[in-house]
Amino acid sequence: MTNDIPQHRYDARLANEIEARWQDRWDAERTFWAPNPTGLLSEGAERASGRDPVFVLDMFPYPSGAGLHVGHPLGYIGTDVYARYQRMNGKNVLHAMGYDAFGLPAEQYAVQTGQHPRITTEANIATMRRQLRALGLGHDSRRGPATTDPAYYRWTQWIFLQIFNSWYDFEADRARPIVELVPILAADPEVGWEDLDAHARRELVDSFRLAYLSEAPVNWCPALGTVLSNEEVTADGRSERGNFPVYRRPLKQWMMRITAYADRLLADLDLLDWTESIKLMQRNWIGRSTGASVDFAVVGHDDVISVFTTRPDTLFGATYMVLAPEHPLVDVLVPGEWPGATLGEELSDIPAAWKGIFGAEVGPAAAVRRYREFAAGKSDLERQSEGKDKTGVFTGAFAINPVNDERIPVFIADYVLMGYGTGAIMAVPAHDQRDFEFAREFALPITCVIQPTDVWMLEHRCDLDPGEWPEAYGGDGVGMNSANADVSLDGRHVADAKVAITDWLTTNQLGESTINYKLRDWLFSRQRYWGEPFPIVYDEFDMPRAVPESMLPVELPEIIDFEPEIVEDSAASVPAPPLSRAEAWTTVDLDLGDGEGTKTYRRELNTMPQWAGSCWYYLRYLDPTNEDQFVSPDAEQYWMGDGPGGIDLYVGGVEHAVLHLLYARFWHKMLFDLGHVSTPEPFQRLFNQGMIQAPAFTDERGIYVEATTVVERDGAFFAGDEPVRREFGKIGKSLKNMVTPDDIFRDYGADSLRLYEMSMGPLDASRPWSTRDIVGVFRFLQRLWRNVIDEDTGALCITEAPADDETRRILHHTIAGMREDMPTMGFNTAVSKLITLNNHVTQVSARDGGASRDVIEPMVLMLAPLAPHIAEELWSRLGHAETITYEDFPVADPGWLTVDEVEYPVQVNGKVRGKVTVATDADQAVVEAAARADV
RNA sequence: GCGAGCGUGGCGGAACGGCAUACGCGCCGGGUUUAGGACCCGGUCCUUUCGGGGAUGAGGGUUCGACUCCCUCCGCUCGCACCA
Repeated sequence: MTNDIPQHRYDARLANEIEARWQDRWDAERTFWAPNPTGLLSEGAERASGRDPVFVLDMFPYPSGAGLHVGHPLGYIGTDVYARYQRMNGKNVLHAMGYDAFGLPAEQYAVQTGQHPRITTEANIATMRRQLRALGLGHDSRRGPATTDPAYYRWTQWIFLQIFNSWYDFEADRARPIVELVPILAADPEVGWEDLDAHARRELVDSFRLAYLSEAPVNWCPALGTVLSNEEVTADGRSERGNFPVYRRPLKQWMMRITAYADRLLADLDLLDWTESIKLMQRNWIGRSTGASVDFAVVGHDDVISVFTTRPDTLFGATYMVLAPEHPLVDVLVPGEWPGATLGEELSDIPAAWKGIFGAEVGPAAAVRRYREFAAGKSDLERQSEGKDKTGVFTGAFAINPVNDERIPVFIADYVLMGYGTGAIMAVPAHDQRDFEFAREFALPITCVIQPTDVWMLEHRCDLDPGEWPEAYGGDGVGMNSANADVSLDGRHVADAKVAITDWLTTNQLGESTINYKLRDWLFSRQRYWGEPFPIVYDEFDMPRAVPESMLPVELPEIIDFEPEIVEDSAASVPAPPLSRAEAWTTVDLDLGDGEGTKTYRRELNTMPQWAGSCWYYLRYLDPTNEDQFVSPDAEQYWMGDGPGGIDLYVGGVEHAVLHLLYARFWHKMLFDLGHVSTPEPFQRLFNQGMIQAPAFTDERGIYVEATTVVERDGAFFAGDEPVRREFGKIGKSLKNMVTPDDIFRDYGADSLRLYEMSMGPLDASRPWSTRDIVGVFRFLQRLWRNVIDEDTGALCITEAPADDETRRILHHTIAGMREDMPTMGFNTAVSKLITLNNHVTQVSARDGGASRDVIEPMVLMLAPLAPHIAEELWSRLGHAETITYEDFPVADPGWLTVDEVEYPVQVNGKVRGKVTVATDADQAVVEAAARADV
């Protein structure tokens, strides 16, 4: 059988054999253990001295039961290539992988099977570890905690207690321990500390904590049986997970005071090497805007309506006010009857439309109630289709515009949101498009107070009468109709007028300059089983008390039924945490060490959201086995303590642009304020890898058919004989287009998969998966193998003679190019450069009967970060005993980068008209000749 | 609606303002082979009277020279979306 595949060809079988062998050897030799300077993980520290620390981090995965598909490891391979490259440049590289293992899917699976989530979670982690190991990822296996490990969440709870026991000192602009607050409160005469009893004092102190209980309206999702953070609710009021209705209702829940950090979270983005688009998403989410608060007195009431506006300069043009339907003042303001004839002349007849959309024959209380029901009951679909159509109802109340004492009606309308600003606005229809539309709908007066530009009036074919305008004028201009006895904005430009009116408001105690944020405090509790228990108990006054650090972790109790209480789908339903079923656990006898001795306390039954564990996992990687501290200062400073952000490279999906990345920055800053970490930011350089999409196929009914059954014939696609339509989408079970790494390992080996994923395009771009294309990089590895190893005998087939000059030139250009591409994650072009070099070497080898060791060895070294197994194997067969991992990456010799001869394209009027080849040292002569030439 | 990004062969994609289409897939031809290809060699943007000419979404501009910089438009993707 001489025609069989040669015995020593690099095929899938050989690749698999090589890969398994080297993975075992890396484990046995602890190749990727990164030594800490001191402590439990300091083995090998002397070897690492003189090596700079580099911390490379992936966004750690949720251990799903489905295992990996080929889209998952894209970023992991990228970081591994980068990490291996850094090792070959003399760095001490920390690269590890943990698991974000709390969360809904494990819990739901447990519900279905009756198996404890811990069992399924551990099984899933084992599967993922196997798959990641098979990719040849060089992780330090000691440093991969799961957030569900009690030894891990003990410290999550510890960090929670740090937050609970802190307050924000706005003067110092940082968090401080709560014990430092008491003397400050006691010294403040306005507080009246001496007059407060112990209970009142504790209530006051609790109100300052960075983690606090609040009964504010929260996002309640009955279908999921839990409350959700703002970040987990979509714009149309549904749950991000499952797309179920979400209701705003007041519930007593844990909050984190992230708003205290809004400015720093915003400002410190400037310190980071992140893409502008991600920074922008965070800026938009924080939503800082400057303006003024203005207080409007209400006719016949002591209450004032406080509003936030970015346009205080238009205050004279405020002709009505609007409260959000849920605004607490509404109930107070609504009179028993419509004001009717008691109104001023121009308002003596209330237009029927003001009394609500359900007919005029009801009083204001009923009209308001009906409108509130209408607004609350709007489905997302209705909201979408209504678009910007303005609805609302008159409350029957009037406010006084403080600048001109005009009486203006107060409406409620759902275009004003309770969640932003004060939940109330002054409406300036002439200069705000939404107010303009509402005023038109309800026949409200429109007063122009900023003179539009001539161009604008020309374009809109109108003059200064806003009654004729097609839309509001929102641009710059000078003030008009804006003067009272005290202050005049007439003739002043917008910016100038803002300052003038804000000063006037401040002087008269009617308002002040204000900064407002879209960012809300972070709702931090969930009604779930599979999450971190809070280290909190409640005393006989129902007040929260911290569980002492010495009693951590507060472990999850065993229960049989994990199912969240799925309650009736309505806003009125109440959440019921699953932990309430652990009856023996819900109360506990404790001595909190506060001198009160052992008492019975009631436990907090909510659990933390999944984000909690991911807020600080990178810190635990640094010192995962430390039982005394969440991380030792030595380890923290060694790996993180350089630059404003500690982590040298953080790679993950763009879907975490706000949620995880904002929460983690927030926690890191608190830990920084409290002296537990040494950098103000965690992630110095952020890189978002793209998403791999795969073809999916639908039949005529639009149903997905298993992608593996589809064949291509003449450019069309068929499942059996039935024609199907191709689209590209997220890889997974739902589109029936799953491609697993295991399939690719079997057919090509891990090195080919790595190389393919790195070569298919820029790492930050999304691109379609194409299994067919893998053969390209596979052939490259085969050719490269063949340039070193005789396929028939398995012997080395290189020569010891020096390489020719042209080969050297190409080699050194390749080295220089690789050294540009690797640090910038330009792996696709790095691979193409290696292929180009190898193609040349293949030709030379055929011509000369073997390629020179001079070029083969650097080529294998350059391949090592990308395809480490085959590189190790060839390196070893080339006669090296040690792993290639810590060999030096080749350095280009500048002497070979300059060329002796250069081909000049000769252009005439920008068109290439010919080429000439001249000696490089004639360069100057060419330039001079060109200068002399009369073109 | 607002904001950001992107448009290059049949496909994935290369290209400091200086030879457009590197590298790979696919396809075509040839070799080796009983055969097969995950082997080897060569070819593969359009057009051509074989001298050339034309192509980077469309149109304009800057420049000796534009895929690259500027303007307008078209298309796609992503984010936010009544944020006062």
